[in-house]
Amino acid sequence: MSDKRETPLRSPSLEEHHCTVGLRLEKLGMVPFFQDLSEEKLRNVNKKFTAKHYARGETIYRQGDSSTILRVVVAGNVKLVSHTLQGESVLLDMLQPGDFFGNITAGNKDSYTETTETQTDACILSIRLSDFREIMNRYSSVAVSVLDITGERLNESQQRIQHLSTLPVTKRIAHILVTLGNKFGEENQRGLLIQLPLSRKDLADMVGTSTETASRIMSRFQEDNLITSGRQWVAIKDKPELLRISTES
Amino acid sequence: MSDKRETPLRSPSLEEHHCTVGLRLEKLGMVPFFQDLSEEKLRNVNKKFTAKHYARGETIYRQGDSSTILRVVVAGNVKLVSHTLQGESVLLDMLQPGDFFGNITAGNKDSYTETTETQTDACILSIRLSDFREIMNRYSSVAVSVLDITGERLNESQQRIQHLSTLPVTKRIAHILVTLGNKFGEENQRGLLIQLPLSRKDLADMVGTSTETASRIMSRFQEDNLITSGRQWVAIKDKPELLRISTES
DNA sequence: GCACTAAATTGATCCAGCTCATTTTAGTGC
DNA sequence: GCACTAAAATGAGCTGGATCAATTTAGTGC
Repeated sequence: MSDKRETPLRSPSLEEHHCTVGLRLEKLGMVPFFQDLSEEKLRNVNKKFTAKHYARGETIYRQGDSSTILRVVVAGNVKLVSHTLQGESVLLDMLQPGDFFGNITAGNKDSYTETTETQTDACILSIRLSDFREIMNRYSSVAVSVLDITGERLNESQQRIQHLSTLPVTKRIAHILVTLGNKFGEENQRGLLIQLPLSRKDLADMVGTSTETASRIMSRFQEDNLITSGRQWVAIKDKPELLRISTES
Repeated sequence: MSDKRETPLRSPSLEEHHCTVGLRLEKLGMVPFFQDLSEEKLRNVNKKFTAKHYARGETIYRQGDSSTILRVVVAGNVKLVSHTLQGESVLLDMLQPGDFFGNITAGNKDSYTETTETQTDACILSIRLSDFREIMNRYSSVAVSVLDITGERLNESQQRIQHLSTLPVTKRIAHILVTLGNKFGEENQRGLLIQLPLSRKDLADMVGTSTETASRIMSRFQEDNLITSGRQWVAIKDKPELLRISTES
């Protein structure tokens, strides 16, 4: 198994047997909304979860499926995509270990509003939504934490609405690159490498443009020495300048 | 005080002295997240709130102001607007009695991300954010309710992102009209009247287009007998058709 | 009923970004 | 090193909607 890989991205492979109970308790403690629970309570909560391994590119659930399960990423990356009737796709979010997804909201909505797909091999924990809601009702610290995360996501969404409504594509792309750099970036000889398979199409679906336009803009950024990139990977060479571009008037 | 008003909208005027403690307890019970509290607990919670009357068009707080207060609409309508550096505005939400606004999220963000302005005369309750968070920590039912509302808002935002990314302006406007009709509509001889001062600019800021384009599209809808409208008001005459327009492929 | 004003409408022009079509290239497996 | 493939880049033409400018009108106060 000599490594002839050219991508600067870390191998996405993850041994299936590593996605297991042992890992679970440890990781659950890391999940922000369980941080305030005692060891004992945590062990109790842990019993409700099951772990499952997914290969890269697998679909975890589809838009419209009945939403009775809440999930947490333990390892790998997951992307949330919403599909329109016309077959276009909008990339809603890109998740990291520690992030939850599914529908926390009980009530009316009983089906998922997005499709989720693994972007790398991944290990995912599942819990029945009803069980999770019971936990939130029992431990208000959990409910408040989940609320804080949800509120944060709402703020991000609103910022994105603002960008879609008012900024030209170049600035939107510059901005998303900076954001991804902050969230997934790893310093490296090539610059700040975004540790995540990231195609031009992904980028386009994140900022609401066409693949071609995203590609043209990325070419320009490359010419201007702001980034380096290859197939499905991007490294940022000049974050301050990208930030400036995204915010200049 | 003979009524020479021509608008079909109900008078927005609200007597200042009606915005008071008496009203408060009654209304607080109506706020969804306090519904599960007992009469006694509710009375306790009520003490933390203060009421204030605002005239139409007043600014309650501005984007950037320190966000230590959480507010609830008791009467009237409030709009949340986010302003860009270039002076464009994005209308994030239009609130009704029972809706809360401000930052529930504690943590990092300590300033408001939007400006809020009354769209009619309004009566607003305020509570210190720290007090409210204490309530959520004490009563998990409150935290869970607030979470459900926030999750619902997140879903709406994501749908809006999808629309901005994939739909042409005509469909976006048709959709927002239906949504506003459902939320603020009142059946009436003119059709389903949206009970809310609503200008072409408001509409444009909601769907991310220019006032002129919004006006042109509204003219077309009027020609096609889908709506009737005047200054700052809109009545829907054919909701099914608007819905069809917004979803057709 | 009349005058006033901000909202709404309408026209004309222009361009950012989309679409469609083709070529090039990075990365992998052999 | 070579062949293969899906991703990326690039070109050309077109259009939805923005912008700028001017006119009309709904609603109010008197």
